[in-house]
Amino acid sequence: MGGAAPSATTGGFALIGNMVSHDETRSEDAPAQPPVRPTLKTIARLAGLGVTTVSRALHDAPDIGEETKARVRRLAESLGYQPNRAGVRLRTGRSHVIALVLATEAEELGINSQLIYGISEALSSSTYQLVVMLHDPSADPLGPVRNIVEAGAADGILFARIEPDDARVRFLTERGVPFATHGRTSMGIVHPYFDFDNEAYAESAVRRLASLGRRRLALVGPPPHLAYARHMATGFCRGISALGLEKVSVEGIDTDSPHERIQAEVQRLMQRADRPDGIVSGGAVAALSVTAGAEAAGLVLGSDFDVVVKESSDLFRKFRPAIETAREDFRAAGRWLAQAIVGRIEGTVDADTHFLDVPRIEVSETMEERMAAGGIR
Amino acid sequence: MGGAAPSATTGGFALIGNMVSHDETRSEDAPAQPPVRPTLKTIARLAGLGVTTVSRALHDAPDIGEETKARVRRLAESLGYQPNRAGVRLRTGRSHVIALVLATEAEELGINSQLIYGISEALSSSTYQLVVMLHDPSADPLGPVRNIVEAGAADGILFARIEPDDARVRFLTERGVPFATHGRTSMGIVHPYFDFDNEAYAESAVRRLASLGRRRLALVGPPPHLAYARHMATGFCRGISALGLEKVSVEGIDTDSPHERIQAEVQRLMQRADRPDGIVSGGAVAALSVTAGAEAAGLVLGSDFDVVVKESSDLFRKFRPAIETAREDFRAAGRWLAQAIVGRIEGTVDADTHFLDVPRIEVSETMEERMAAGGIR
DNA sequence: TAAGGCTACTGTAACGTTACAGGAAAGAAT
DNA sequence: ATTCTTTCCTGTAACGTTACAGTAGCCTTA
Repeated sequence: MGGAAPSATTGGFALIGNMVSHDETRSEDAPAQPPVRPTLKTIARLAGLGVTTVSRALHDAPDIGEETKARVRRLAESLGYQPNRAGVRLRTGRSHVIALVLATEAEELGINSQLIYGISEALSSSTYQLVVMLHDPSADPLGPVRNIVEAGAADGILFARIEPDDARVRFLTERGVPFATHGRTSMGIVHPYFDFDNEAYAESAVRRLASLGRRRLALVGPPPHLAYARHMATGFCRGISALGLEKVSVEGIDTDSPHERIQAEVQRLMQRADRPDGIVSGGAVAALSVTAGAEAAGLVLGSDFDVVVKESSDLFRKFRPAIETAREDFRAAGRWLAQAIVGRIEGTVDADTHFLDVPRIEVSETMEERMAAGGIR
Repeated sequence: MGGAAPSATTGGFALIGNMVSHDETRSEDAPAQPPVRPTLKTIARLAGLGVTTVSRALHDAPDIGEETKARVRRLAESLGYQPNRAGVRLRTGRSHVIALVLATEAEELGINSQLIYGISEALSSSTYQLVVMLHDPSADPLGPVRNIVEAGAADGILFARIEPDDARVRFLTERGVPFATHGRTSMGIVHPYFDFDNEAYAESAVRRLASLGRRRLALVGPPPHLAYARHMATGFCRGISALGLEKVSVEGIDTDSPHERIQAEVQRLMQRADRPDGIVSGGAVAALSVTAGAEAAGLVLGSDFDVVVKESSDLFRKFRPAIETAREDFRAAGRWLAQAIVGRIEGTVDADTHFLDVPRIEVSETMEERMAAGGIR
């Protein structure tokens, strides 16, 4: 592990001295009595049965008597028996682990927490555990995915930030390892995925801006190497042509660009004669930078221009109600993905399961008021 | 697993039909050739050595010849040998798992992602894996912590949202299970922790507001059951009395309260004759609600009142530069905690290791400009 | 009465690893 | 020539689980 580690004595940071003089706070009665965990053997001994019988009883096998099963179950319950994961894993080769591989790149305001909450929530009633790993996509494109497969570290893998032609999807399909993704490729490989319909989002965002009287629109989309960048661009262009609007191109920035870059580019754009009067943003953080840029150009949100954004928290409602939002629920996505991957592992879900989340632009209160008060500008 | 699961055929959601007609995209050549993972036995056979020797060679045991070690290592390397976690775990009783227990409560803008990134980052070069579990604190206060211990699911446990008298800290100390926390109790039990100095934060926030000419201050602190609520209150009061300022009490809300509640309470407060002119917020999301409430009362940020906030992202710099911030780095906290818990497990770090993160209020550009332009109002 | 077929249970082996108790070979000391 | 040391390696057993091949006892069926 790199970086400064807590040292054995006081640590390399600005550490504070001992607060208590004793080494252990309470250690007078028992030095260490690790309460031995019950195993199948424990139960077998107590029930006067063979270990195999106990195992099969707990698995509700058909060749064990009903009364015996009940007795074994009661005993296991009262002892607080929990199967030893290592034993099961060693014997069956199944780890009961789901790996979530996260990119280390700039993150959109806690979407990964939400994803993790959803996955954990769905897994909490199962025997599966969630392990989280970091992936630096600038290094090996396969990254931890290859490692997980080669080390047999998980029964199934989840990941996001899918590319149109994704090396991980190809690799895992070849290896026959169960996986599910947030986002979809354009490779034609069948696998479970959850995706937000970014094409529909962008198109309805355009329609929304048009209904506000906006005619010249720009898109700040996701990084172009990601699959959903295309979807969003497609929807955006479709909306533009369907409504006969004008498209203003934005160059060199995406929703992952640093604040300063986005702000500067938008400011430059907004100072042009043919400046856009409506902007569709692919992400919440970028929308802030966009707004800051437009305001730096002397324009007023809701009067000189409008912004529609896709967000996962309800942050904008709190402080920028004039920005219209489409909500993407990452917690629900996490739940779905967890169930899909477990289903794939256990063979109860088809490979072609997928879910396309339909976006709905939420009209903000302020906007409602605006329209009630004065109609569309 | 509760909730709607992806069904075996097409799923219970708004699913879309098959995109590809074939069952598997490529399965013409080999039906399934799971490339058998090498074990110690594989290496032993190839090297003409005993399994024990290979194991000891890879562990760099002193009683193995240097040349043999080198040979074994080369062989292991070339085969891509990775020790089987289940075998190791079964034999040694060590899971090489660190559990992170997260509360399901309202989260401050992705701090848990940052924590997870930090932990994963630090663990990525070790043999430890991070598993994440959810904890509903309204249910069993011990929650998954007890489960982890009873199931032997992890070698060490990390958690946050510490209470002054924390049942989990007591339980784990009694059981002798290694753990480390983000936040500290007031129980006098010695254990590793990382904490942000919220007392110092609140005091310097007060000083900052005073230097802006603010005289009547209010605190919107964390939920009172959490340990750091006391720290923050202490620092706040200390600052107030040291500078001879006035304290305006805020009733019934904390940083976890819903937006509407905070906004309404702050609005009410700001309409009183003895309204505060400076507010210290314990969290970024709450600060938005606070500002919204004050603005709803017709007041102007930076002119009628100022806000100082503790945040973990640099969100405020992007859209509310007039709000002063102290940065709390959760990713660094995660790194520290990971190293501390591994150190505890392996016995290389003392139980009293801890780190108190010193807060620094970052003076925003706008504020600098404000002061350069007109001095303190 | 014997053969066949159930029902309900059991022992053995193996998954991959490491602790432990050895032990052979070679050199050093007596 | 014998004993002791040191060096380097090995076999066995065990962790907890489950697949598999059995088996004892009993009840049918011919």
